[in-house]
Amino acid sequence: MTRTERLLTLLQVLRTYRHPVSGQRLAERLNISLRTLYRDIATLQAQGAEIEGEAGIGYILKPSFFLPPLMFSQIEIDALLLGTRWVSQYGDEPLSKAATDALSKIIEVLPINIKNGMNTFALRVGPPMQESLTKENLTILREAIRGQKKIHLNYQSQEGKRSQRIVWPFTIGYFTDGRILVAWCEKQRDYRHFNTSRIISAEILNDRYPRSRDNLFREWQAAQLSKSSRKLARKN
Amino acid sequence: MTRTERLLTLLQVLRTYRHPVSGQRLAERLNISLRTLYRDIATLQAQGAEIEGEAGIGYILKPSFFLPPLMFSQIEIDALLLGTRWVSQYGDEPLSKAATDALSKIIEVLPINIKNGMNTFALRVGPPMQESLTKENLTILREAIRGQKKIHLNYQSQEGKRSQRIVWPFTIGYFTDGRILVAWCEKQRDYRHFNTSRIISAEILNDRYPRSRDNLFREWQAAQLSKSSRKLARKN
DNA sequence: AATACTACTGCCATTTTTTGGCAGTATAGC
DNA sequence: GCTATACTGCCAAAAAATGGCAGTAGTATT
Repeated sequence: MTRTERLLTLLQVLRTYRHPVSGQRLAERLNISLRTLYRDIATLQAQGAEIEGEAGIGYILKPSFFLPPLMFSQIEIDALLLGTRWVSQYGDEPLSKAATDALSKIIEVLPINIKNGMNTFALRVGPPMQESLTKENLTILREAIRGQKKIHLNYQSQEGKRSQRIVWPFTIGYFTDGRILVAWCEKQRDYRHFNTSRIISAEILNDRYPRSRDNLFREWQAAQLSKSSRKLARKN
Repeated sequence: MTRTERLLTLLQVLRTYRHPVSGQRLAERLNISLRTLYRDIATLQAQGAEIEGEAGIGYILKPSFFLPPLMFSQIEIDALLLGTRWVSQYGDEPLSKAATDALSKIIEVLPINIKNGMNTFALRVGPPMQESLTKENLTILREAIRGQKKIHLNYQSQEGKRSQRIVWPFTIGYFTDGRILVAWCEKQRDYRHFNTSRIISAEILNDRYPRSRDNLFREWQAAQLSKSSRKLARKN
């Protein structure tokens, strides 16, 4: 294994630990000496990896991702850039900022002749959409989804009726003119879509919901599909 | 310079050549022996770089991009993925395919715990938009833009009037419900927007247009800005 | 057909980089 | 104070990378 390859492996290994892990253990898993491991860690940190090491504790990696070298064709780069620009225009604030950051990271390393191929753009039409919540709220939803936590939702329906419920959020849908939170509703015992602009408040509960997010997502998707096929059947 | 660094440099150098370049020259530019250069080329090819070497000719790199290792935070990855999904839904066919390809390249290398954070999606609302042209046509436009070539445009206006003109294309705008080609029109001596669904045919001419694409882009952008500020002024 | 130029490979001695071990310092938690 | 751990400097040993050379083969030019 080349040193370069091993460095990427080290990150992968680090990522599998949720709690601090000692350099000794890491060195054993990689079949290298402790001395070499310390050197490797230093190299990764120099390259921008957010590895935290504390004497007496061990190492822990901040949740971030080290994208290994990848080949993209010109048009694939175009697609990545256009997509990221779209998110920076239409995403909620924290996501939009993240898109801008990612974009500048990529553009920074683009050679000039590829940069010249950047011939697409996504423009916002009309005013930015309004969130009823403070700008942090979609972040709350994202956090809940990531941690598979239940949330207590205070919601106002399209007809203006207010309701309180506990739901299991698992995905957010982005559209040009709005965003929806998709979740399993404990009250209705079914999947429900919530327009994020009508969410009055959301509070993360300590309870993890009992099913996996992926699982819910797939079941919901399947249900959507069968719904639209029933619609088609009625039409014919 | 580490070997790893040098490999990236080699790609950068290769990219600066439009015509085949001999290994000898490359070796000189990198201050390495010819023997080592051959080894480096082999390594890059093994990693997926599309470098073509022919005896008696030299090396030429297919227009593609080698993204060096980059750190992204969780939310930045979310933004990249959501954007790419959006393009795969709303882009024209070749671009959409490129987005899908780029997406799978990225997902392939994502570690499981980051993959789990993929909690966003972009859904198409309504049927895919229609291109009047064959699916290759946006590719033609992209090619022309990339090469800064004039094109002969056969266009039908919103009111149904047909026209023929020579334009200097420099960017394509993507919207949820349509795409526009932005170009300088030789006939009108001004910038014009063309809805791609009403382009009847487009033909790349051999003439390069005399100004740089970036230049046109910036001038057009500035004009757009002053236009919208005039609009605002009239409103007030 | 001859020539020049080039890609590409195998071999091997030399050079450079990487590695592992050891000794030592510093800090956190108990 | 004790233990576990991060982290550094030094150096010899091991491994990887390098450069030179000789040779094969393909392409373009004359």
